[in-house]
Amino acid sequence: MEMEMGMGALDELEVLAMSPGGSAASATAAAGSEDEADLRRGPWTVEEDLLLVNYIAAHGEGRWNSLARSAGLKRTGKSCRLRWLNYLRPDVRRGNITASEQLLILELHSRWGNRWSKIAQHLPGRTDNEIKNYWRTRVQKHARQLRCDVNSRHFRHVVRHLWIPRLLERIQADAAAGASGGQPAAAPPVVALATTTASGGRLESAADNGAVVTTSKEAHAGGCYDHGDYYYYSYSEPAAADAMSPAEDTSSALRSTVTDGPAQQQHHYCASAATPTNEGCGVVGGAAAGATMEEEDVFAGTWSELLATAGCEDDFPTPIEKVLYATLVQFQFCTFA
DNA sequence: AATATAGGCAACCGCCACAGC
DNA sequence: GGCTGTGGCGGTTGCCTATAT
Repeated sequence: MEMEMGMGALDELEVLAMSPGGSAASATAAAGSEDEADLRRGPWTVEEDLLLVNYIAAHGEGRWNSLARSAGLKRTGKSCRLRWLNYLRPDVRRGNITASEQLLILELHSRWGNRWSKIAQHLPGRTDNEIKNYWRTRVQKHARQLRCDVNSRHFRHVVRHLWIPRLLERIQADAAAGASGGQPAAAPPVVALATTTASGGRLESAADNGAVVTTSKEAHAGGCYDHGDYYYYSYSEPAAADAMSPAEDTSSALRSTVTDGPAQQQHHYCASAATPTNEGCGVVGGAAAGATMEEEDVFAGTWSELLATAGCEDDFPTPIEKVLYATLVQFQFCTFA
């Protein structure tokens, strides 16, 4: 809000007056009743924001229709409520969704589905609209890139074995940066992730804001990258310019590799993008584990439940998954009622 | 430099539940 | 019990901007 307020009310009003949306709205409204003709739609102006904020500061919120009239706003009560809740409320957090928040969203969505408002209750300052937009623009984008549904086993597999580990790396990095005098990690609070072999995790693409997908040449080749202490995750993805043929696409396997640093213990999964029903073909924990992904039900329950019950093999849960579980437990402790 | 395309996000819409009359 | 107003929620739309061609 503060930023919006500072960007020049007159300029914005001028822009609005010139905007097609504004003129279209007024033209449309002119055909309706007199009341409807008075109602404004489209983007809010700084003046309107000020009217709403000042009125709520003086009289409180609620009874939105009468509030809109009393405040002198030519808006519906619904519109006022939405503007207040999603934008003007003082405790609304703006800016990028942090890795911690992404992790929490993934977990809570696996638990509750599209219950955005319920999920938002556990992300202080975040609105249901913001979380919904995040899910639709980021999460579903990756699902589309993988050519699968967000609710499919395939995608859940990717989330568990690619996305969540990367988020954990990022959380670690943020925590480390905070501990070393950098900016402290933003709320919600994050447990210090000290017990992991993934210390100093490095992302393959630093510019990739928490995204699962990497499209580097290395990633395109797929497979395992062993760079000392670092973890690398990737899956092969046809670059947009490649214009792969269907035959080539068939060989476009989804791969992820986790290399446990010095121990050189590999957890290598692959799932064919072209065969959605063949959910996994990897070996878990090397030959000794002997448990294939088909045997493991990773597709029911929440992520935390899955990880909590995955400890039947010697190396399950993997160190990084243990950290995930600890993080989720910590989140629940901090933010769950 | 101009145009096309994709992504992000604010806002709107339709539906539902609930309370008060 | 029916009607109306209100609030809440999830889905969708459309605009603006960034990026690609």
